[in-house]
Amino acid sequence: MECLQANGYRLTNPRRITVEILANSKRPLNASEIYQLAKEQYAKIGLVSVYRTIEKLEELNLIQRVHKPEGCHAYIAGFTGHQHLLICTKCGKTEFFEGDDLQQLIARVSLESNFIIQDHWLTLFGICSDCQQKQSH
Amino acid sequence: MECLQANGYRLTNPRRITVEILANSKRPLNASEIYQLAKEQYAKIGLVSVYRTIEKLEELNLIQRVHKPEGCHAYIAGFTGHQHLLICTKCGKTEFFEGDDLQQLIARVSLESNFIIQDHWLTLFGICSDCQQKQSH
DNA sequence: GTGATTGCAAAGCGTTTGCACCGTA
DNA sequence: TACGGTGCAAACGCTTTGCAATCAC
Repeated sequence: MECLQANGYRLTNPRRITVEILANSKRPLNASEIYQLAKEQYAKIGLVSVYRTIEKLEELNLIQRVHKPEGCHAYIAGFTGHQHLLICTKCGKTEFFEGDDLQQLIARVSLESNFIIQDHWLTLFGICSDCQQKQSH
Repeated sequence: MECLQANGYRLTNPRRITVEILANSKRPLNASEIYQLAKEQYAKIGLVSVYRTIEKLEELNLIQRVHKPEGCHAYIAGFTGHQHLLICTKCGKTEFFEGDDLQQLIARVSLESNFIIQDHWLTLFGICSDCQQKQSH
C-alpha cells in the first residue's frame, strides 16, 4: 500500500500513519477518528494532513467513502471496483462482497424505465457474527 | 401530502411551500435549493424553516435522503419502504423501482459472511431517456 | 388567546485555504 | 538544495440553536 504512495507522492510520517490506520481498520473511519488514533503514534500530526491524505488516497482509489443512514463521512480501505458493501449496524465492521447476481434485475429495470444503467451501489446492513454472539449473552 | 402534515403539525406557508417544491421535483433537492425556489413564491421564508420542515418530513418518512458520489444532502419525496433508487447522472432525475430479485443474493452473502442481513440499499445510476435523446443531437 | 412556528442573528461544526517552516528525495 | 508536505490559524459553508415576534388553531 505504501508502494502505491510512491506514485509520485513523498512518504512522510503523517501519510504513513494515516494509511496504516485505514488499512488496519475493519470499520469505516472519518477524518477526526483517524486523527485521534494517529495522535497516539505521532503526537504532532495535524488534522489537516489527515484530510489531505484522505483526498489523495481517494483519488488513487485506495479508499472509498462509505454511505450510511447516520452519515457518509467515513472511509474504508480497499477497492473492488464495485460498491458492494456489507456493514454491521452494531459495530460498524464492513466487508466487501462480490457477485453479478444483479444483472437480471438491472436488465429488467433498464427495460421498464428506459434508462441506460451504467453503475450501481449495493449496501447490505446487518449484524456480524461477533455481535450476534454478544447479543445472546 | 398536506393531510399528513395534519399529523399534529400546523399548516403554515413555509411548510406548505417546502412540501410542494419537494413533491413536484423529479430530482433530489438540498435545503439551499429548496430555499431558493421557495423564495420565488414566498419572499420572506427563512432557510431555517426549510431545514426544520425537512427534518419533520424525514421523521414522517415522507421524504428520504439521496446518497450520490457527489454528496448526500439532497432529499426526494416519496417513500416506498425500500431504498431502491434509479438516478440519472446527467439531470439528476430520480425514480423508485420495485423488485425482490435480491433475495437470492442476500441469502448467499448471508451464508458466506455469517451476517444476519436486515436491510439493503440499492441505487442504480444511468442516463434517463430524455438525456439520451439530448445526447444524440 | 396561547402555544406552536417563524425569521433573524449568532453559535457550532466539519472542512478547506493561506502561509511560513520543515523534511524528503 | 529544492520543492513537496506540514501544522497552525483563519476562513468558509452548511446546519443548528436562542430568542423575541408572529400566526395558526
